[in-house]
Amino acid sequence: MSQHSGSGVAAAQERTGPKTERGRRTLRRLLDAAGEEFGVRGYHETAISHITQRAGVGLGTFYVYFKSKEEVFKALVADMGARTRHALSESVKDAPNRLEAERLGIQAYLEFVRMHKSLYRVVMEAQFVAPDAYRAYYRTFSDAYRQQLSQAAKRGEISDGDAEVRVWALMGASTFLGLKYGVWEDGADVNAVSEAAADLMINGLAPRAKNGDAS
Amino acid sequence: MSQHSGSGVAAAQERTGPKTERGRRTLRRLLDAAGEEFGVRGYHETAISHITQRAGVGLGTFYVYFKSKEEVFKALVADMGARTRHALSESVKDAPNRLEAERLGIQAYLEFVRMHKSLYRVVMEAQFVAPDAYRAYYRTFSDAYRQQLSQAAKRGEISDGDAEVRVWALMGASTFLGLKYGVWEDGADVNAVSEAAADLMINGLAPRAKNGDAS
DNA sequence: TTGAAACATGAGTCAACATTCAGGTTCGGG
DNA sequence: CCCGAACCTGAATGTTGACTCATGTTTCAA
Repeated sequence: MSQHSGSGVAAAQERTGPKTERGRRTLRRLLDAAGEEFGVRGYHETAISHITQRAGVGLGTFYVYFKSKEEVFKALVADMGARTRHALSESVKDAPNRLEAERLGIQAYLEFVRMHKSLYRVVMEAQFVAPDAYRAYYRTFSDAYRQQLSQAAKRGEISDGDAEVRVWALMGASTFLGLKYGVWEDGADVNAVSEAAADLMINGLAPRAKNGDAS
Repeated sequence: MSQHSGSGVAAAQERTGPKTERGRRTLRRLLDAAGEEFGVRGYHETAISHITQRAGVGLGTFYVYFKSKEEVFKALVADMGARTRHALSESVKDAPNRLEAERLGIQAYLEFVRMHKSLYRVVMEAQFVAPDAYRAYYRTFSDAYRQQLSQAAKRGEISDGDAEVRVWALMGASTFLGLKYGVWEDGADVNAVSEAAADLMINGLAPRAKNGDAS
């Protein structure tokens, strides 16, 4: 893969990134500004001039760093993907088993979304603005996830089942919960939501075997 | 709800729909053409002239039936919502219990998506083009769904749990599966996918109790 | 100190629509 | 046959905004 200077963003400029410190600072400002603007106004409502104004640079400067409007957008999607994967693998890294990992993962995901609302929107809009970037985002994600599930099944930590289908169902569930409770209702109790969600993912809807048992 | 003439689409024209047969035919042509165009090129890439050309009418005619580009789009989203709800309630109407209803529902949903790829895309893009219509779509949907789950829980057909969270998780799962296997991989075996998905939703990831278990 | 590479700038170009409008055409009841 | 309502039309208007470019300014190594 490409080197990711600073925070993992692939720069533009044909081949090489900025050479000087000033250049790197300007690139970062543009990227941050673009993320903000795209995040709140959406791709089509965002003008390059909005981005450069927010970044505090001249309009022409944008094209010193990016070939086109679409290019920044793609860079942002890729960046978000890397960050999300990083946050999740961190949160899950010392889970004792897969079921616990699921529980931790969904919770970390909701928190992450809430902390990055605008970039989250960018990813979702990519489906229409940059379909390739969107599919790449989920492909990368699902490849790793599927791997995890398959191995867990082999270890007997989860039941057998089509890992691919499960991965997409689980990603979909998380995505919608992120939208509803992370973006739309950002006052909701993330803990309670992720508990309920994890319970569904782990135990399903089926009634528990009746027993005198309980916690 | 509002009267839905013909196929459930809310017409434009300030207050009343077309008065003559010719008018109704033209409206329907425009609606169909718009659905097609928006579905394959997306909202922003679709020009009104594309729609009118596909419909075989003059450019100005569009504005006889719709106040704006956004208005057709919203009409389409609403129409798709009504159709989806109808298809699902049909498919589920004589399920013996909720778990079976879930199984049938997910399958019917995948089939429906595959039969209406373009309108499906319209709904998803509504998130950015007409957020209100999008939220309305899912609110209507989730209200009914939540109701179903709550009652089923009361009847003991499913376990207890936060119905709202479950509904959003389940809608998310279905949506993503629809995207992956209904739109992207339209050659996939819908039956196998929906079986695997239903199994996950019903039984979760947890390993099944060993046979001859205690209970 | 100096020259050239790197970086910055914003007025101007240009194509792409959404929407309007003034003037037809068709239809149906009287 | 006649008239008004309903319907149809596409050229013209006006706006918007991505992208270019000719001309600076800054940086830094030699």
